[in-house]
Amino acid sequence: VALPNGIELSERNPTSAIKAPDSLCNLSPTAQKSFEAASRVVFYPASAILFAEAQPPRGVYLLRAGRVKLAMTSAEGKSIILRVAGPGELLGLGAAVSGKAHELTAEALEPCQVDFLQFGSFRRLLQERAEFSIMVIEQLSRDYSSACSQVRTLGLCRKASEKVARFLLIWASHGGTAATLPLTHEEIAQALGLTRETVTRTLAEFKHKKLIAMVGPDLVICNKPALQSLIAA
Amino acid sequence: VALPNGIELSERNPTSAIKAPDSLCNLSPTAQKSFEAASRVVFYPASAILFAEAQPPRGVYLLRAGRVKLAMTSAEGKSIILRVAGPGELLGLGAAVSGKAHELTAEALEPCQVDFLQFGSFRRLLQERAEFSIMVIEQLSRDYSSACSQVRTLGLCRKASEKVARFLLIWASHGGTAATLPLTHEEIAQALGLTRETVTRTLAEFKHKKLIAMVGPDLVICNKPALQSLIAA
DNA sequence: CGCTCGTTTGACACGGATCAAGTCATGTGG
DNA sequence: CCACATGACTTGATCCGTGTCAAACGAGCG
Repeated sequence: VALPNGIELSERNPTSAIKAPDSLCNLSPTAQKSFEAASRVVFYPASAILFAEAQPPRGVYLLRAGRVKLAMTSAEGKSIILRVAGPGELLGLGAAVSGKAHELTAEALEPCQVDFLQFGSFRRLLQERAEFSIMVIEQLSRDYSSACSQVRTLGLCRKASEKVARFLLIWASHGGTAATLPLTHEEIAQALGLTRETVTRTLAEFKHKKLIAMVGPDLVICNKPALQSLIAA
Repeated sequence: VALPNGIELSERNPTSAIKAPDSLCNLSPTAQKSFEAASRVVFYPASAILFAEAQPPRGVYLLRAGRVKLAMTSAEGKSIILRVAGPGELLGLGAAVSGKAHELTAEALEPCQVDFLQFGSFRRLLQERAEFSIMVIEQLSRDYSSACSQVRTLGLCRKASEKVARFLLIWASHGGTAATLPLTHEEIAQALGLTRETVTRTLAEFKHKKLIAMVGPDLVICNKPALQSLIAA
């Protein structure tokens, strides 16, 4: 198993519990081939660091299985989560394109399978295969879009209830009205620029108002219109 | 003069007070040619809207002269400034790539000269000229980077003084230690998610502590290390 | 001159951060 | 099997920072 990062890394059987790669990069078969020829398969255990803030770029990471948390940390140790990436996403593009240090840290939330593409190979693919650069453009566009969404949450939602409501609605839009939250209150707080206690309090308030409910480990949205009206205020 | 937007638009002599285009897009001469062949020159007066939030994309805008404010607005009318773009930048990429509505509004801060490239021509150039897609990738990367910077300011700087200090340092890094602020307190407040009054108070506090000073219309940074230490806290 | 716009300053209330307990579930070692 | 540790969640009390409202100042300009 390759070690692009020097981080702890479990040798792991590809036939393990990790679900099959989604093969999301919609490239032509020939382009897929040249990508796979240039990349290496890497496995990361949960909470491993794919790349870290302020680190120079080593390459890009095509996530095949597992979910990865993208966050940035301040000097005082406080951190803010930008988003969590899923299978099919290309990670570390910003640094690989600009050549500057990573602006954020990528941490595996679960065991992950990754196709790692070294910096040099990345630049070469970018030059040679126009198809590949289109794929990069689309991923960068998604990254930019989600960063804008974060700015909107952080800058435009003044009260904590607005932020939490917006977070729930965005999360639900990815997976129906009910979604099992794989994030702790602590992590939600980090995504919203709040404290753990405030998240707990706000969720309790929503439960009391029958806007949401807990069904076992899952959180279900009972009154989506009411949540939406909270954001508009 | 073309009207890509239906917005008010002053007929204006190219030899007017607008300074010459920086011609920043570092493309090969042949690629420049094909870009210019496909685009149209447009002039916007100050405070004109190039494109607006929630509008479907009409194309992309290569800024040749002038500065443009990129902001998003909430339902209650509050708005937050993402950044202000200068000559050489390609605007409206996010929407043009994804095909979805614009996530932000672009407003001319000064009279602007723009090369407007229609949506169809943009997609065609993207397919045909690999060089052009590299240019798009680099611009998207810059956009993403500045959005990340905003997230850091909004999410990681808790106190108003940290946000203002960070804003001043970022602004200064673009243009030396002294910079004539072309933004009102109101606009700074919008960029930082604060109120106009808080910005005034914080700047007054900085002046009192001799961290900054006003020299005519310009703001100069007297004690950069002290400002930096404010951010780390 | 009187208008407008940006800035400045003060008083006050409110929201969320912070600190501090205490609950509940899970897991670990004796 | 029980005692204990751990991690996430819950809840309450208090405090500080900003938002909000209000009033006034200064500069530019018709």
